[in-house]
Amino acid sequence: MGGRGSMLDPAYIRDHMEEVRAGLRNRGVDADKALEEIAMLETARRRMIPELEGLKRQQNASADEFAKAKRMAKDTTQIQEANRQRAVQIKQMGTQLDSIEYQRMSAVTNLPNLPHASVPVGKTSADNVEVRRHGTPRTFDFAALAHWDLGPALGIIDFERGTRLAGARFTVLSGAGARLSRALINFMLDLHTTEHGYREIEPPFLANSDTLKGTAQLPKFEQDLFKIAGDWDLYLIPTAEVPLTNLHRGEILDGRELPIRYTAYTPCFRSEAGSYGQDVRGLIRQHQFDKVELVKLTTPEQSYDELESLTLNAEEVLKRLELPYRVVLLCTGDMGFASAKTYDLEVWLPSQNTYREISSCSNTEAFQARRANIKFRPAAGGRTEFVHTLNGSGLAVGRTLIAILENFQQEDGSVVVPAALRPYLDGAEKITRG
RNA sequence: GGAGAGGUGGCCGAGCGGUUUAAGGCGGCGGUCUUGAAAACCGUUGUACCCGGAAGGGUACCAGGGGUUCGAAUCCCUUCCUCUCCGCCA
Repeated sequence: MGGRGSMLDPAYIRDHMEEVRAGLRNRGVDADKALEEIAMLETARRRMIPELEGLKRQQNASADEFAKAKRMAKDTTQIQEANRQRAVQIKQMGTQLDSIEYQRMSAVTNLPNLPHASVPVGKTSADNVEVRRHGTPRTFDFAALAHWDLGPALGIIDFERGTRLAGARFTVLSGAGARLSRALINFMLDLHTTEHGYREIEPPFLANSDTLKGTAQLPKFEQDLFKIAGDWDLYLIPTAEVPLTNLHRGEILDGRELPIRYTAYTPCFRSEAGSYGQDVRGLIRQHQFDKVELVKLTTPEQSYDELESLTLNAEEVLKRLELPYRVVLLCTGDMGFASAKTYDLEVWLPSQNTYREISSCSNTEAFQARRANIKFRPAAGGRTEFVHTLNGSGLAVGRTLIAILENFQQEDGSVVVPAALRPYLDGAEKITRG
């Protein structure tokens, strides 16, 4: 399992029923019924297609005959009547086939990706596996503040006015807070574009439903998105992964161009439906947040190497900002819908005395590529194949900002700026109230 | 928002009811010629699905969807997109 690249292809499901069933069970999905239905529909489809195409073939031949007969001024009423009847039959059978195709596709669309063989089997985040740590959490010889106290005290985070403007889970950054956020965005983009080989993109911050389907936010997770009101087929993007991965939707890429690496800064918008009561304080969970995203399109052969390097690219941001973090390999039960394998980066937050997610790096293999129809022509020649798509945060800007505030706070309430960031802040070494 | 013109293969561009299996050109690939290259000439050229061990065969695709017809790239309806002019606008 995993790595074979043809996951959740209906034909693959039919031919590898047990493997697919086991993979989904490991994810905590009981898909027995759905898989049987898919296999049945697949069989019905293959029975019907040759029959329908045979009729179409006859119809085409008959139309030629009609033209010839007409030219020779022969009687055509017989041909005409036969064709008329066949046309009705073709139409009926076509409608039937369309319905089967539709059922088959929607059944497949509702199944999550299969986990890669290297993913630990488990149910919750408790079953995730720590892969490595970097840096040592600092010990404070004073009472360290949480960012939701520190930020307002410095006058750089304003929760009340954010609520006034837009409601709960919206926040205003002000003065050095806004500047710090912008500095982080520039720092991250510069690192990824100049040292890691990513091409910078500025995409639309709204996306249509085809785009959201391409990366599998739709049709299953519409409740997580903000939809534009009125007669618009548009949603606010929940992550730049959506536009970046869909840049090549419907294309056949030249295998020699792979891997393609994109990075983008965008705001991200999430309704956070169903998360009430979680992280209600502070900047951790917002309806709008900034993120620098990394996306790669690769061949199936190289995608797992590229996942490792993408994860390292994201880690490099934390290293340079001198923030302690760890890398966690998510278990089967904790992974996102589209992912075959995910590493989370978790940064140390003193206020919570724990590591908190700041990046999530995933290989979706061909799962999104199949939906978005992104293929490539192998450099060695041969048939086109689906690319593998990868994405990761590099990093979530708001969470990085609060990690800096909390980890670099001083007893007098000021915050030391990590050296790597100072060039982006006119050399400032400290953030103080003012 | 008002008025008009368009969307054809990787690109340009013909075709406006039936020998069009979508002309022709460019590009790409292969070959001839050449010391090598260019030019010239010849050949070739997409995607998906179905049948088949293969060779090969079939069906669909001229922006998307629907309709008229024995037969649609071509006619009709509709949606989307692009362009031009006017209005508005960062």
